[in-house]
Amino acid sequence: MSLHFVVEGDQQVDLPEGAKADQLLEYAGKIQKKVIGIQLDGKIYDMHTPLHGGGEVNYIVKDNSPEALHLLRHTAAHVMAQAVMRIFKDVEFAIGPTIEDGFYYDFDLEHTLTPDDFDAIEAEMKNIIKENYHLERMETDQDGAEEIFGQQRAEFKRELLRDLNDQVVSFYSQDDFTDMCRGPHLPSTGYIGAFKLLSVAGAYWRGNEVNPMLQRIYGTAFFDKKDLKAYLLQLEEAKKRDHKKLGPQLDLFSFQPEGPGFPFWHNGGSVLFNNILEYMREKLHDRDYEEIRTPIILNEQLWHESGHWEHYKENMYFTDIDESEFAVKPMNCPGGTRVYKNGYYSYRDLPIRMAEFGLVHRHEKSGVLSGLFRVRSFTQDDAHHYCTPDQAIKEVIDCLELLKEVYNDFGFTNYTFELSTRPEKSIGTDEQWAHGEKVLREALAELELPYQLNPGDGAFYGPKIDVHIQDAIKRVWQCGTIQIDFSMPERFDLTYVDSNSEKQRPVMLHRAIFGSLERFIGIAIEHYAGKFPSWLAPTQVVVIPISTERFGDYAESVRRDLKRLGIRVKTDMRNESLNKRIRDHQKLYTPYMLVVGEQEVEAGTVNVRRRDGVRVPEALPVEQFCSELLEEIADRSLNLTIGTV
RNA sequence: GCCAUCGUAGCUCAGUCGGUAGAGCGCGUCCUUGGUAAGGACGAGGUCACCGGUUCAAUCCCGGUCGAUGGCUCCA
Repeated sequence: MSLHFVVEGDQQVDLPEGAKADQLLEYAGKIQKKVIGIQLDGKIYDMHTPLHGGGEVNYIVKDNSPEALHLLRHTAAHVMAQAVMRIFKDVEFAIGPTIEDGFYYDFDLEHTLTPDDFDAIEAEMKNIIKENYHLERMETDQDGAEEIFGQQRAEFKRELLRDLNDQVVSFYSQDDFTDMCRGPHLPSTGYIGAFKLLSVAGAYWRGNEVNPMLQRIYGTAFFDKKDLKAYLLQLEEAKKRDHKKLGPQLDLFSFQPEGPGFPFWHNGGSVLFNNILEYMREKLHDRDYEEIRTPIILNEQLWHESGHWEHYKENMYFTDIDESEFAVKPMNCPGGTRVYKNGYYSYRDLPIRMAEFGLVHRHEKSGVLSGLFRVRSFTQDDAHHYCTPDQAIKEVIDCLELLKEVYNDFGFTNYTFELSTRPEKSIGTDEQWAHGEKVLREALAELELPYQLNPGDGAFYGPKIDVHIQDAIKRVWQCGTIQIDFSMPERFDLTYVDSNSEKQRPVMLHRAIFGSLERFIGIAIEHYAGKFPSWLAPTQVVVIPISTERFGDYAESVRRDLKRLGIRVKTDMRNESLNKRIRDHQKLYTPYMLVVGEQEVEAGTVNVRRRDGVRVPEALPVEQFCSELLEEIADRSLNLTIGTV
């Protein structure tokens, strides 16, 4: 039997069964030397793997395609493992896959690895690359694999082997290093052009905390040195945007030892927080929401009723009041339903959209805390829609539209939707779930929003849509969520009366757009790299007199004028040179600096310098500057507009 | 919670192979009043995270606690 291939769309090639991709090399023409593997009907094969079916063939060449980098980094992981083996003899290997931007390998090793070991490991890796070992692939079965393991310590590999059942087991070797591995790999180690080890970390075997902890080394690799350099530079850039750094630097917030995971908002951060709240309240007003506020501490009984005590106790804080037990709320919904239950509703009253900026507390394990991204107390921009089953689609559509609008207003123009359906462990009837999933699906279809399906990933109480936004440096964050809840209306016996005066269950929709205000602000800090649009900037304007002695009074009067109009403005009267004061405010990313000297005092103008270095050529009358800035702020413009032609 | 690393002035970091510490920035005072990214001089600031152990002597060595960072697990 022979295999038939269509190479790069035109060449027809026949090869015997079990042929390898390297036999297709001669048809590659001038890229032949760059070929490191093939895609056969979209699946990646290296040069070492016997092929058992024909199909469409495309060459994978040494470039930065995901397929090429996958081959490269997988082999880089093996090279690293071999280097570790050469240096520390008593090592046992677990797994070493590629990841988004690189690779890792997990080891069980007596010696505790630290970054200080990297030099030695990298040096050994360089040797292995230079020695340019060919990779050999060997296929066998369970017994054959056992034979290869022989007397080696290979408990992890043996465990993986058992899960392979009767499939073919493959091993890859280079020099004296052999690893049970599915592949694919580079033709030889010499193809690795540039690599770097990045960090060490503990990692549970198979990601399960009951399993032993292994030592993991993360690294990355490229074909070309300059690509590695660019990547490392990008890491540096991301570091500069780190909100954990920028936050204290720009005096936005801090964490104190007395409150691990509980953010302290300084004035600057409060300005961000309050502006975002104000913005959101406008949106809520436009869309006919009501706003409620419910207590932070409520009787524990409520949490038994809601099911949180049963499912979420580990993450809750408890306290006593007058010998009764109370809990600090980890979610707003149970409290919110009290407000609903306090009324009596007819179908004519629905839908009811109840928003709440609720401060919730959740006990998070100490090791997971991370700046504003993961905290123990945060404010959800929560809302609950109570509606009839027929109204549900419209409500979901409305939420989706609002989500899009809000993200766009902040400059997050790339977002993706995920639809999660019924998990195995769940409550509610089949009809409820079918209806719920249909509602979400149809709402997405109505707005022509593409989405990814996550079967079985819904909450136990209902299906949901999750929304991910992409920031300025292409990182993705989960923020928004729209969930249908079959649990609460039942548990709390929520009702409305229909046109026949009969009691009915409302559909309850649960939605958040920012998710957590704290986290969203963290994301925004990194997205803007601290350079907030003027409507958000803690200080919008700073007035700098050229000479504090001669023009300080004028600067102060300009400040008062702006302040009266609601502009967040400061003067810099420090006894420092003009250059020095400009530099300092530049570093604080203050949107506008107004430099005033003799000419400005005489003409009643201000000389405008923007933080992006643009200098408005003509000094502007104070009133003109104010009206232009107020317009920019009112528009919530993402860009600085004054001085832009 | 687990693994690893770290904790020295408000900030960024040196340093001490055990004899109680230093720089730059910032801050204060003075000189300088400067036209668009660091003018100059002087000065004040630290129980070297906290608790315990070893030692004649601990910021340094050892143990513990707390906090931070990078991961794992979990999650907004």
